[in-house]
Amino acid sequence: MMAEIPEPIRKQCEEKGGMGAIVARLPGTKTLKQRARLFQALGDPMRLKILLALKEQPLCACLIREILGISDSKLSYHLTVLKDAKLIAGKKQGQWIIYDLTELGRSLILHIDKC
Amino acid sequence: MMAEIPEPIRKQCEEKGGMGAIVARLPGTKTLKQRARLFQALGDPMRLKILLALKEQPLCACLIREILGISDSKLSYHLTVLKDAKLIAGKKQGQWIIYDLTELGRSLILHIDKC
DNA sequence: TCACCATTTCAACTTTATTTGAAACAAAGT
DNA sequence: ACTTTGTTTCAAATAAAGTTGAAATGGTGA
Repeated sequence: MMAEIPEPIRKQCEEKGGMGAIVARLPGTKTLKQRARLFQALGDPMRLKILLALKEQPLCACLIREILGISDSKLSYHLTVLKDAKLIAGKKQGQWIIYDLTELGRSLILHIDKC
Repeated sequence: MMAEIPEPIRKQCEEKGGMGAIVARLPGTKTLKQRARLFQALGDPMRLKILLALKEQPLCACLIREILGISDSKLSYHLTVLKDAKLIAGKKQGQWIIYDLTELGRSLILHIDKC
């Protein structure tokens, strides 16, 4: 019978304190879920397009809708996802709500352009 | 009757060549979909955990399964998503397939830790 | 008060992603 | 040939995300 795992991997693993130590270094469930949620928010073409448009300048919902060419309710849904992920924030100005990238949103969207 | 969009936004928009110019600067559907798919692949706690584990060292599927405590077929599914997104790659070594981050995977996973 | 405007909410629906367990594969050893 | 081992594939089931159009909200001005 052979060893259950390849020798070089096992060795490298032990140098790092064993598998237990590697597992211990990984973030907990809560952190992982939180980060996954952030990437999930980025994982939609329309939402990326919204973020890229906002990179150019702050925009009211009505203009974003024009740019994307989608329905009000659809836009609202995607804006909510982005708001919940704290990638954008809106503030009321007169009769409109002007959306803009948050710090987080801006720093992520700048990285994206590099890929 | 009032203007359809807020004045300061309209003005800023025109300085950039108008809405048409902003729209023209946005990536096409294909690019957006492609990038969205990448983030979607990152948008799952288990897959993030796999990537973080691989950041420590290359691992065979069996060890990743141990670390995550999930079934073979479930692991295989998530590995496929990550492979398709070109975040990881596996190569056969003896009777095992050893997975490791790709360049893309590594550079993204390093950014993640900064957020 | 009434109508209007920009935006959000809702419930029903469609689509896509994830999970499950069983079966299939391919390589290696007996 | 027969098993075992590590991994993948499949189809069926479940769950989650996204879409739709109609109705609701909340603010503004007539």
